[in-house]
Amino acid sequence: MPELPEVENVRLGLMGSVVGRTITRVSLKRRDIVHGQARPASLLTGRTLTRIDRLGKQLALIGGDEGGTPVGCICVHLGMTGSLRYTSPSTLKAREGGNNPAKDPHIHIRWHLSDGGTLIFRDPRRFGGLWTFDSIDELHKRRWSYLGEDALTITPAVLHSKLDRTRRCLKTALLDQHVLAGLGNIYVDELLFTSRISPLRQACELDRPEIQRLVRQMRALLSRAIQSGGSTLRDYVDADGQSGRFQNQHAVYGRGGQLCTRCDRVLSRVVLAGRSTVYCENCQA
DNA sequence: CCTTAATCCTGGAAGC
DNA sequence: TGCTTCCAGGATTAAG
Repeated sequence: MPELPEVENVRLGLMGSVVGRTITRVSLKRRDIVHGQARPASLLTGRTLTRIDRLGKQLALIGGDEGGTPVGCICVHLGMTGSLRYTSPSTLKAREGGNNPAKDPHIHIRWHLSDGGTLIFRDPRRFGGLWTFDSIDELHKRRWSYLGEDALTITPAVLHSKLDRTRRCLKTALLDQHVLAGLGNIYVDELLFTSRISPLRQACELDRPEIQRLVRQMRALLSRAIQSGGSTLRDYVDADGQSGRFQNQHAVYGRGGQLCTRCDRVLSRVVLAGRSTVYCENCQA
């Protein structure tokens, strides 16, 4: 499930492959994945992709006119199984006649680009979607302003002020994108393990040193995960179709019942906010 | 206002 | 082998 590190890798890939290209034609297969206007122009037909932004787990494809002025914007949320993939003209040509993924029922939209390549949004489980806006300002005003600060750049002071006013347990609060944007089930469990704090702690009772540790570890963890291409559990691939490698470095996620890498005791598994949660009772207090 | 629970959806794994 | 059941989970919405 794409969380911040995976989405950042998709962004980096798109920066190298689709930015600077102009969208010549859009083929929308499933109308209901688009929220807001779904006209060809709203889906950036005729626009040049000038920038790809990210806040938490969400991306923004920003279109510009011939002068480069930003004039349209599509917010993409990958949900659990969504992917954005660029295919080069040479790869498209090589596929001709062979087993073509053009019939893939999970590809919901395909953008045709000026270089002859394509960008597709594929999402089998359809928890993801597209939100169209007239401008990046509109996206910020109507959607991104409701999110907390990005997990890579949030400061201890801001995180403290957010955690301070909720009585929920720490894990549940950290999963809330209104508190901070970018963490999902994998990285919250990994973060709490490296920070040596229990997921069951009440969010508002964390002290200043603990918050500082949390933020320091969060930046380090997310940076390492980005460097490793993110985590692939089943579906995740980046814009070039490559899987991540960080799943091999998970210390707790998906390891309930196995031994703690730090103290060799059995890792506990509980369910919090309906999410499977793995932690070490000995190492995390 | 705060918190929790139900809902959406498909495919892979486990059980019989 | 083939069927059923369960599970994974982010964000939105409704309900408590």
